[in-house]
Amino acid sequence: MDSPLSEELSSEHALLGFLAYGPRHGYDIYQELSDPDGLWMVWRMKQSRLYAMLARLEDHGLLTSSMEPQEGRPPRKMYALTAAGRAAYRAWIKTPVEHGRQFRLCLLTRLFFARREGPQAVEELIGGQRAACREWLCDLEESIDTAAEGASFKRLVFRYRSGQVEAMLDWLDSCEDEFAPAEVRR
Amino acid sequence: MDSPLSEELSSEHALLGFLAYGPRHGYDIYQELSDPDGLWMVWRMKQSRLYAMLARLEDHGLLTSSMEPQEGRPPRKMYALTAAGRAAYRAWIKTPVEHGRQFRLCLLTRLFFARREGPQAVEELIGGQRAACREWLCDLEESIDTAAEGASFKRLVFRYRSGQVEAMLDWLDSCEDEFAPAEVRR
DNA sequence: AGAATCATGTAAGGGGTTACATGATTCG
DNA sequence: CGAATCATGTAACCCCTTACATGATTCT
Repeated sequence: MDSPLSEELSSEHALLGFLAYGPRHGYDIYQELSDPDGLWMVWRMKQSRLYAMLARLEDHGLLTSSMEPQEGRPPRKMYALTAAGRAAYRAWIKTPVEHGRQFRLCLLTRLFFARREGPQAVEELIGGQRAACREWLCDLEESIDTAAEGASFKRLVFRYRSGQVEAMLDWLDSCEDEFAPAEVRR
Repeated sequence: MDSPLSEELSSEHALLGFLAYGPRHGYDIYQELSDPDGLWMVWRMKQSRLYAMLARLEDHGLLTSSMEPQEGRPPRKMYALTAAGRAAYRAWIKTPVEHGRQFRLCLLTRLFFARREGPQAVEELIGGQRAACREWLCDLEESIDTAAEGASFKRLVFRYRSGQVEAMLDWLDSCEDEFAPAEVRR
């Protein structure tokens, strides 16, 4: 009941995005989730896992559920965002990820939903993330400079990371261009 | 007893590298592992986890152990590679990782130990990994081309991945240069 | 008639993290 | 005298994966 939602990945919060435009039931969400051109590209799970996550989100007060009986079909458990759930979603969608290793899963998921919220949400997310990435890059370059001569493995690792972060920044730029192609930028 | 070692990460195999030059005990290995300029850069764990992994490797027949009593100190449990362990290590150190997400942890760990084995091992590892990365990149570029016009999220994801893989390739090149600076390359 | 779809889950188990246990010795 | 070092683990817990359970309906 009181187990905290994972701060690190906050992958649960992504599910809130599926409920942002109205109540849905688990099976329905799973249909959309498993679209091979959609979120499935970066986030795969079993159906049972989805049901477990929804139950967990309800435990944490971010969702409410109600059973909706049907004729000749199993009843549907409809989930809807609570006020807390909506607030959590809005905070989640604009928060940049804190570590490079979260980028692939977390940031791409955020972007998936931000695109639905409109260009402004995308802009905000990408802008925030770019700032975070620039900071990582500065820290990394400083680390490379201050690393002892002897610590060659350390330098190797830092160079690897900074290369990855640079690629992230390039990608963020290209994403933004795709969303605001008319506007002339910097 | 018969739980398989994780094929995916094979992080256990990395521990074999610590035993490649003679028997060691867990505490001793942990000292080296927790050097902040060494493997600790990419692979952190609690001491208890290390002991558990060593025990697992022994269960799988890759290590043998013997107790070595000391005066005034707790006895040491010395681990040594078995023939199977040595073979597994030799295979592990030259095998490229299969997915980009394994690169950060698995490949950097392999490189850490390959450097100790000498320039030839490094060359072999990097060469193999570069071939794998090039293949990923080809597949990704083909995926981008064949993706439907409408699947813009899909394209976004593929472009992200190809950017990351390109950065990996650049990094592999720079690593190789560092190891064979004299030789003129292609 | 058999397979797929609709719609929910439970149960078992693996792997990892965190916290705790032990108990002597040496260092400050 | 208290803290850190030496040297090993065990126990509890959490998250995730995999497999299985159910049972009507519609499609082939």
